[in-house]
Amino acid sequence: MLRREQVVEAALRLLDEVGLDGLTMRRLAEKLNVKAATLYWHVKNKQELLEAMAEAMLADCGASPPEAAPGLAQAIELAGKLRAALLARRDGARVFGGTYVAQPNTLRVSERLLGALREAGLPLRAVAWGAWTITYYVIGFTLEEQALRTTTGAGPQRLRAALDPTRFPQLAAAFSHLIDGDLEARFDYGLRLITAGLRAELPTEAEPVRPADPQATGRRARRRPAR
Amino acid sequence: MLRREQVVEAALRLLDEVGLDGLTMRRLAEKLNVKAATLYWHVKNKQELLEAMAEAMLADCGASPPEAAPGLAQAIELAGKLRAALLARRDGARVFGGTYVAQPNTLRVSERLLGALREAGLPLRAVAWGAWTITYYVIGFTLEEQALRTTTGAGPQRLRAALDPTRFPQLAAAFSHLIDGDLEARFDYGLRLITAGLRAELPTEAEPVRPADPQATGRRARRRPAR
DNA sequence: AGAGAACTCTAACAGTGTTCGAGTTTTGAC
DNA sequence: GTCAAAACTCGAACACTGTTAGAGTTCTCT
Repeated sequence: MLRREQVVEAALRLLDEVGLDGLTMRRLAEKLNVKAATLYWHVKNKQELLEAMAEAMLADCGASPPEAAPGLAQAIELAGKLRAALLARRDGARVFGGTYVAQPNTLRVSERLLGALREAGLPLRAVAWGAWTITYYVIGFTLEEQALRTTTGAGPQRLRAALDPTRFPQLAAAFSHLIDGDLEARFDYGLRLITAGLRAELPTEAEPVRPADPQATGRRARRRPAR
Repeated sequence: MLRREQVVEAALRLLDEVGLDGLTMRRLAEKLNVKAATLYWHVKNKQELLEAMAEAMLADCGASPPEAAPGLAQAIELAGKLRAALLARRDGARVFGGTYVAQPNTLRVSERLLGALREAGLPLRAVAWGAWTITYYVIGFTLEEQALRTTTGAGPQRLRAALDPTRFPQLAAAFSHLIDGDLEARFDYGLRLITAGLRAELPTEAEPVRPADPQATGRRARRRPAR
């Protein structure tokens, strides 16, 4: 007897083995000692399976609240966790980017990110739009990172080959920095650009906007504090 | 007689009609009054075709240099042009994001972006990494934007449906801002967060780094105004 | 024991990207 | 103008893909 949960787990394991392009219903069925048609009892179709996989990938991501930290450090930590979760599985970013998920794990990550930005004291629009910006950046970055990772060297090599310094002087000049290794550092750099931009959105002390209430995450009444 | 160029053009037109998932070699062949096998004379395989399409989409994007503009305005303009080029074709972002292109049009866009950042006076590492950040953001944003566009309302509706305010208070509170309309404005907002962060990377007057070479596109010295 | 739900299977459908080898057309040198 | 080589097109097939209908089995509960 098979449970939907097992199907999703097996699909994630298979994903690691064969990648998104190799992930077929028949192969997945084989892994479960079952025929392909059986899967359609547990899952509406492949798209739904992919969404379930995307959702499952974020299980640990927003599980525990970020450590208490001042300002935007929490948001940075969350973005790092999201990237890590996508990187943890082969083609994880492609799976995630190809689906639109509105399920608990995914929502909780957004919830936590919004909470972090709000706690940092940002006005509500900056919270919402800033969260979008961070999310898009993480997805775009991780997408490219995994594309590079699977075809090792293909990116830089093809780039270098195509690089005529007279036609593309800027590319040639920046080349060493463009490819210089540590993806971790590059990710962080971009993230910090965004958060630096967000810091400028903080209300000044002169004209204070009511800050997010400090306790817990959400809660109430941010009208002026009793006075 | 068929030319490779015509194949790519027809593929782009077909993409607009049927979307990326509907783009099949047989359908494309039909449009060209030809059988599918013929296409493989002009194109190695479908992946190569997609790369050629991605490259063609950027034809007008970096064609003319950005208007002379102070500081980071050029970079912002370029990012907008890139987004526009991807939005111009159905599923454009998915096509572009799914390929790794190192061909003239694509390289020229990067070249122009790097040039803009350098002209703004940024040190070389900030030029390179900043360009990556902007690129990833544009791709991630446009990807999501087109996903929303094709399944109208599906995103916000599903989100709203899943929104239990007691479990996801931050999402509920920010909801109206999260979905509020103008994607143009949201795009710009994120872009400006990044460029604001980049401005902080400008060398201070105290310890100046040699500015980008002035000739060519360059123009100069945005350090204090002559004084 | 028996009814109904839960689950699995076989077989097939319509469609996919891609290749092979044989045909046709065009081109350029003599 | 001839004729070989190159450029191009095609029919037929291969090995897959996601998905469904319907029949068959196994389990659960009264």
